[in-house]
Amino acid sequence: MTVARVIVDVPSRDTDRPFDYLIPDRLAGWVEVGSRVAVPFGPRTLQGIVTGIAEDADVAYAKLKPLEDVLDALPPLSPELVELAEWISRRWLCPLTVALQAMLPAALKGRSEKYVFPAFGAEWLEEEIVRSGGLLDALRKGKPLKLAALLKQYPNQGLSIKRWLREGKLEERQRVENQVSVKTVLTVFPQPTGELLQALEKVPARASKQRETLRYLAEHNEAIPAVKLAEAVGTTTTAIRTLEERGWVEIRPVTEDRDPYADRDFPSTTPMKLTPGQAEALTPIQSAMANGESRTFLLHGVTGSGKTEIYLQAIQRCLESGREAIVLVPEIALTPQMVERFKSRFGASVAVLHSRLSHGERYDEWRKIREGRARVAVGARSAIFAPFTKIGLIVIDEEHETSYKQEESPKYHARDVAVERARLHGAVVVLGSATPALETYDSAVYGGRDQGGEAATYIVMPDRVANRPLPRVHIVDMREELKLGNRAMFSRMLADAIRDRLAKREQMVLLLNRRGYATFVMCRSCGHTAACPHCEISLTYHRGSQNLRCHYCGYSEAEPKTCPSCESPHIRFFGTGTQKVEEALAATFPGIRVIRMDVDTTTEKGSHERWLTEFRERRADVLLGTQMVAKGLDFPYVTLVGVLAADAALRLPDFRASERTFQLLTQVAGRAGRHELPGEVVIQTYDPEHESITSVQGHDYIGFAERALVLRKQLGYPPYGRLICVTFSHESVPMLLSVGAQFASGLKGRAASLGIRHDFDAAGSSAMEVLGPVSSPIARLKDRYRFQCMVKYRGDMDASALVAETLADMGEAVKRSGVQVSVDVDPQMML
DNA sequence: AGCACGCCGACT
DNA sequence: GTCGGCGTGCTC
Repeated sequence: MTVARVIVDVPSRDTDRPFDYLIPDRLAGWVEVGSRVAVPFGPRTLQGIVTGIAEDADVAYAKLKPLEDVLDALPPLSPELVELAEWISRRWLCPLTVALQAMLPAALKGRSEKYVFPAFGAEWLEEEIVRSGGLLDALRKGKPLKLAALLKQYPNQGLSIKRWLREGKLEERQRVENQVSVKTVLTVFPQPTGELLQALEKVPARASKQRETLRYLAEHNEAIPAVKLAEAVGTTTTAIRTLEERGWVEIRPVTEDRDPYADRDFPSTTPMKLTPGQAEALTPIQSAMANGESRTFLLHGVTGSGKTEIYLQAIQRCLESGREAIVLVPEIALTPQMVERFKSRFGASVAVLHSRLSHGERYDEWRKIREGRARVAVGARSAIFAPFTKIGLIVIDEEHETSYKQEESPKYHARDVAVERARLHGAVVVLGSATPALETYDSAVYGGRDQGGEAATYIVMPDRVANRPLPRVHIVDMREELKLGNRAMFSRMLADAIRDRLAKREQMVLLLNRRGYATFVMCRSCGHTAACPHCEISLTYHRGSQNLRCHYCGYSEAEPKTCPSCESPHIRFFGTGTQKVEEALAATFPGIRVIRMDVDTTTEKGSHERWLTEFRERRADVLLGTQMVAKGLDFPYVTLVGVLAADAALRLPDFRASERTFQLLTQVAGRAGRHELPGEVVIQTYDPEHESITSVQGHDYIGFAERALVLRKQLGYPPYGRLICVTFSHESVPMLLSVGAQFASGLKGRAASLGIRHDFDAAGSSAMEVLGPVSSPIARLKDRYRFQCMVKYRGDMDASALVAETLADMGEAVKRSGVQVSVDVDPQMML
C-alpha cells in the first residue's frame, strides 16, 4: 500500500509531523515529493506538501483517508527544497510547514474556502421565512456559494445558515484555492492564409466586419490576442466568435506572463575588460566552479572596486557550463538600475523576485524559473529558494546586510541557507561586501574558529576601478561646535561644504538614521515624557501629520498642546529626525532642493524608484534620508556625503552596535566620488574617538575588524560563541517570570546532564551559559510584557535541539499559562 | 490553527 | 428549560 506523507499547513507544534494519506488511483502518477495537495484534516480540507512517499503507513490505523487533490501540474517544490526546508526547520526551530511555506510564492499559499449549497433541491427554501429575501434568492439558484462571501453580504442571517447546515438542508463543501490565478488571454489562431482566402468567398456580402477580419488574418497569418485583433480591425470580440463558430479560426486561452519590465528596453552589454585586480579575484571562483567544488568565497572589495562585474562574469561562466545562478541583493538596493545590469547582460533568462511585485507578477517570475525559462534569479532574501534544479553559483551582494536575516518565522539567514543549498547542489557561493560581517571575515581569514562551519576563501580587492581615490573623510567633533556657540545641526565645515556644492551644482547625500521630526517629547515643568501606551517606547513627533507615533506598533496620538500629566504648556520636542533636518536645510540654504527618503516617503509603490530617478536627473541637490540612502546607490555627481549624527546607533544595547555603525558609515562614505569628480565625506559626532568612527577615516576595515574581534573574544560573542534568544511574552509579568525561570533551569539541567560546562571562560571544550530571564530591551510591545533568556554557547553541540527539547518538555505548562514563546537562533537584532 | 465536544450562566 | 460562553483535545 503506497501512502503519501504530508505536512499539513497548520503552523503549530502538535501538527508539526507528517500525516499519511492514501493515493487514490486517479491521482497515481501525479503525487511526488514536493507536490502541493489538498487533504481532509479532521472536519476540514487543508493544503499540504508531500514530503515523502512510503510503502507502509506510519500509523497502524485502518482509517487512512485518501488525498483529495493534487493542486499543481508541476510540483512547486523539489525533493531538494523539501530537504532544505527540513534543515531550516531544525536549525531555526520552526514548524516544517512554516519553512515550506516560505519557499512558495504567495500566489500558491492556498486557503481552503467553504462553499454551501441546498442539499436536496431548493424546494424547502420556499417554506422558510426570512426577513430579507436576498439570501433565499441567492440560494435558490442551487449553485455552491462561498460561505465567507454570504456571511459578509447577509451578516444578520448567519444564524439561519448555521441552522440549515445543522438540519442538513444546506450542505458544505471545501476547496483549496490559490490566491492568484494564472492570467490568460483569449488568443485567435487563424487557419493558413490559403484557407482563409477560400473562406472569404463564402462570407455573406453584408458581413463586412468578418471579411475585414479574415483579410487581416490572411495578411498577418499568426496568433494574435482577440482584443488586439478586434482593435486592429475595428470590431468587437463577439464578431470574432462568429468566425470561430464557422471554423475559420480557433480561439484558445493562452497563459500570459505579467512582465513588470516589459515596457523597458535593456540595451545589451558585453563583458567588460577586467582590471588586473578583478581578473585575479575571478580566477579562483571560476576554477572552483569548473571543478564542481562546493566552496564559499568572501569577495572583500572596497566600495567602487567593481564587484558587480565579477559577479556578472562568474554568472556567465556558470550559465555556459549549463547550470543556473542565484543573485541575492538587499531589498532596498534592488532598484531598476540594478536589475538593468543583469537584464542587459543576460536578457530574458533573468527572473527578478522582490517584494514590490504584485502576487501575480511574482508568481509569473517564479514560474519562469520553475519551468526552466529563466536561468538567473535576481532577488531579495527569499530568492534563495528559487526553484532551480542545478545551481552552479549563488552570489550574495552586500553580504553583511541585516536584511538577509528574516525577522519573522522562519527566522532564517539567507547567507547560511545559501551555503547549505550550495552544498546540496555542489555549487559555489560568493559573498561580496566592502564591510563584511565579522563572522564572515573571521571564517575567511581564520577558518571559522570553533564554529564547526566550513571556512570561506578570502579574496581582497583593495582598490577602486581606474584607481579612483577613496573619498577624504573629515570627522567633526560636535562638542567643539557647541563650545564655539554653534547650536545648529550643521557644523561649520558641513555647512561650508554644502554651500560649496550648491555653487558648483554638484550633489550631496545626507544621512540621519532617525525618521520623524523629534525623537522624544518631554514636559519641561514636570519631566513627563510621551510614551506608547502599548509598548515601552517613547513616541516620535511627526510634523506633517502633527501627531506622535510609535515606530514599533504604529500607535499614534494627536500632538499634545499641554502636558497630559501636569497641564503645563511647556512641552518641548527633543532629538532630531529627518523631517526636522529637511526644515533646517530649507531655512539655512535658501532655494536648496531636497529629496527626503525614509519609511514615511517611500511606502507608496514605486515611490522609492521615483525619488532616485529624480535625484539622478539632478532635479534635486540633496538626497536626505535614513539608512536607505547609504546602500548601493551610484550617482556620478555626488561629491559630498554628510553624516549628521554618526553616534546615533552606537548606544543601542546590542553587541553589534559598533560594527553596524562602522558598516553604515563606510557604505555611505562610498557614495561619494565614484566617478570622475572626487568625493568628500563629513561625519559629525559627539564621540570622535570611537573606534568605529575613526576607522572610517582611514578606510581601515581590517584594523577595525581585528580590534573588534578581540572584544568579541573577551565577551564570548559571535564568532567566538553563538547565541539563541528565547523571548517570552504575556500580558502579565508574574507568569512570565515563572515560565522563563522554568525554561532556564530546564535547559541548564539538560546541558549539565550531557557534560556541557557552564563556565564559558575556560577555552576548549563545549560550554553553554543561560542568561536571564531578564526584561527584554523593549520591555512591553503591543500590550504584552516581554522577558528573554539569552543562550550563549560554544563548541560542537546542537544547542537548537537542546532548546527545542527543553520547550517540548515544558509544553503543557506553557500552553496552559498562555505565555507566547519565540525563539531566535543567531539573532541579528538584540531586541 | 480551527473546529467539535463538553460542561456552566442569562434569556425566550 | 435552551443558547452560547470558551476550556480541552484531536486532526492520517
